Amino acid sequence: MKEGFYHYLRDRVFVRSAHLAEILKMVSVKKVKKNEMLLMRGLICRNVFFVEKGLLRLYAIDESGKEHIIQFAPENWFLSERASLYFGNPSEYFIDALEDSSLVVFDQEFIERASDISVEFRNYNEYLLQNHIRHLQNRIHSLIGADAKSRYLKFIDLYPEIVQRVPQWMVASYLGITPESLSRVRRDIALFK
Amino acid sequence: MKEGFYHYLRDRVFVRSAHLAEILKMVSVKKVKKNEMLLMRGLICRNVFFVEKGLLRLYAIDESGKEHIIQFAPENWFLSERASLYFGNPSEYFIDALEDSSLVVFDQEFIERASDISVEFRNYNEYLLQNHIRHLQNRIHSLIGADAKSRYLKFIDLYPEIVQRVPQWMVASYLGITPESLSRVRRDIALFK
DNA sequence: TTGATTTCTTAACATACATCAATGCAGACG
DNA sequence: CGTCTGCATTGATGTATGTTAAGAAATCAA
Repeated sequence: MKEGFYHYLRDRVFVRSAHLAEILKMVSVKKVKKNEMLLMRGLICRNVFFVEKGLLRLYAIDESGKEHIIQFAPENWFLSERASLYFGNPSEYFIDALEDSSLVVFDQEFIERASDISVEFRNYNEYLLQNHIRHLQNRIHSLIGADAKSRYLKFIDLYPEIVQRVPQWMVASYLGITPESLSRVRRDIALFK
Repeated sequence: MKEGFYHYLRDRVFVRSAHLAEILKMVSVKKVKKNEMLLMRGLICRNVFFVEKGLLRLYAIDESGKEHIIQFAPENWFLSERASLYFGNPSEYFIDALEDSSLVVFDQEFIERASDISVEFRNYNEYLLQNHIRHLQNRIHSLIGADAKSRYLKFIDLYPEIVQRVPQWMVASYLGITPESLSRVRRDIALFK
C-alpha cells in the first residue's frame, strides 16, 4: 500500500526521510476497476490521482457524442483536472480508468500542506506545473503546425508504452483524427519500411 | 516608468505596500519598437516580459518557413518561453513585438526572490501557472475537437481586442489555418447576419 | 502625393482527412 | 463450442481546408 508513491516521493521528489511518513499519512489509496469513472463533467474535481499501477485518461465528450482524449496517465503520473481543481469550476472533462488501477488520491489542500512540510515537495510541485505547460505547448505546436502522420510519429516516439496499452481509436482521439485516418497513416508508414 | 506594473502588483496581485518598492527595484523597463526581436530560436530564454503597453507574440517557424503563433500578449499580460526559462533548454520559439511596446523585464531568480518577500506574489505566480495550464488545455480541446469556424468564433469572443490589433493572417496562424481559409470562414459568418 | 509593400479577398484546383458502409478478426463469455 | 461485441481495416465518396495565383484595398515610406 502506497509503496509506489513512497518510492516516488523518496527517489524523484527527494522528500527527506523525516518528512515522508507525515506526508504519506495524508493521502489515501483507491483501487478501481477498468472503466470506472473518477470524474464526470459538471462535477467539481477535488482530487489529484497518482497512478501506482494501471492507466487513466482525461477526456471530453462533444455535442455529437465523440470523445476527445486530452491526456493519458500511466504508472508514476499525476492526473487531475486542474482547471476545476484549482479554480473550483465544474469540470468540462471526464476521467476514467482504462485498466484496473491502483491510485494514490489527495486534494489541493494536501498539496499546500505537504509544500509547507517539505520544500522539496514544494519545488517538485512547481516542476510539475512547468513541465505540464511545456508539454501542452508542444502539443499545441504540433496540432497547429504538423499533419496527422508526423503527430502520430511523435506520439509513438514519446509514449511507446501507451501505444501498446490502449486501443488505436484512443490514440486517434488523442491526435485529433478518426480511427480510419490513423489506420491509413499506419499503413503508409508500414509501406516505407 | 513601471507605473503599469506597480498598479498591477498592487491591485491584482495584492502585494502589500510595504513590499512594493523592494520588488519594483528588482525589475527593469525596456522599450521596444515594432518588429523588434526579444527571443530567437536556439537561445536560452532568461526573461519574463510584462507588457505595460503594446503587444508581443510568441511563435514558431516550421521547416517550410511558416510562422505558427503560440500566444499573443497585450497590456497586463506576462509572456515568456517557460520551457526554456525554467528548464534552461534552448528555445524552439521566437518572441517579437507587434507594436511599439513598453515592457517590464525580469528573470526566474526575480520570481523566487519576490516570492520570498511577498506571499501574495508567490500565490499569484502559482495562479498564473494554473491559469496558463487551463488556457492551453482549452485550446487543445478546441484544436482536436472543433472546426475552423468555431475556433474563430471562440477566439473573437475571448480576445476581441486582439482581433482589432493584429493582421488577420496572424489570427489564422494562431488558429492553425491559412489566411485564405480564415477569409472564407469570415465570409460565411457574415452571410448569416 | 506617389510608388511600394502588405494585407485581404476571391476563384480554381488539389489534398488531407472525415464519413459511411462493409468485412474480417480476436477476445469475452455464455 | 459458438455467439457476441469491440476493434481494425479497406473502399467509395464527401467536405473542409490547403495551394496557387491574381487583383483590390489598405498601409507605409519616401
